[in-house]
Amino acid sequence: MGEPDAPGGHAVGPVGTAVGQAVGDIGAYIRAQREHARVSLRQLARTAGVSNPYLSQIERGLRTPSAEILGQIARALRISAEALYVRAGILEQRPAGAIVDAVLADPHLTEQQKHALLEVYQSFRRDSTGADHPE
Amino acid sequence: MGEPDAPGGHAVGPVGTAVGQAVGDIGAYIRAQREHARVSLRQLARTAGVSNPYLSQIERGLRTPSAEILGQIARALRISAEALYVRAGILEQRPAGAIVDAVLADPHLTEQQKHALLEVYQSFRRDSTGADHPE
DNA sequence: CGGGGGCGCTTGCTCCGGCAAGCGCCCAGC
DNA sequence: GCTGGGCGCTTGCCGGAGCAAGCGCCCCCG
Repeated sequence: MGEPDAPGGHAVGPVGTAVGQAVGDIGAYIRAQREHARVSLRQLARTAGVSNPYLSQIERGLRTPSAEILGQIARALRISAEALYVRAGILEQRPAGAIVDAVLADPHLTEQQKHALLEVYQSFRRDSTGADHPE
Repeated sequence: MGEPDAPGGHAVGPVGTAVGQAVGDIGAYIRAQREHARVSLRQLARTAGVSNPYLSQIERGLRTPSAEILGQIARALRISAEALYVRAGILEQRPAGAIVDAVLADPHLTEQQKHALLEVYQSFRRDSTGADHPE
């Protein structure tokens, strides 16, 4: 796999000891979250529905878990799957927009409709810069 | 691991029998998007960086592509990766009012702008048949 | 007419994600 | 002491994701 863009790279996690942003660190990040939650490896493996040796290998960076596994781990850890996906490099980090996020992820809209909606939204934001900040 | 149906809980799908053949569904969706973009299978495979036989199998539901492959396909099709992930069941569908909530909560928009945005959104949803794509 | 280049699909292979079994370690209770 | 049950880790295997090679088809151009 190549370079994950590693955009800007703010510290996404609530855990202060969060390490760098390399993909291999997804394991370290998971381990940090697990320890922060005071849960044993076997216990997390059980609630996440993965085998304990596999989770061990994931945490030490010996295996690259699939998105499905990441989702199960995220749920067991009570953290958002998006956060893990971003760390795994399969989702771009977009700090800018709750609205943008929601629109893009909505399966009810066609791609053209999404773009149209965001176009309108952006134009609103563009000329209403003083809306909340009176000069 | 069974149903990606998970924590959202409800049967969210606008697509008839939503749960179940997530694989075939996403394949059909990709093929629909590709044909809508008037691109040949080999051509999309080339720009997406996957082999053409593999893309063929994905579209016919014979293979389950990884998130990384899905991301490459999304990029090549110029659609959002989130949409594909949601369809693939690795990202949860947002609750129905996610867009509405996000718009209403945005401090950068005036009330009129919010109303206008939601108007457009509702009109899109009104006549959209979901993933349909005439033409 | 031949042949070169597009299309989509089938086949067979490699490689690795993911698991079951089992290791050594430590601590509580009989 | 020894057993039972927790911990994290190593090993060996299996299924499937993903690709290279090659098939038959159609169209275009010399």
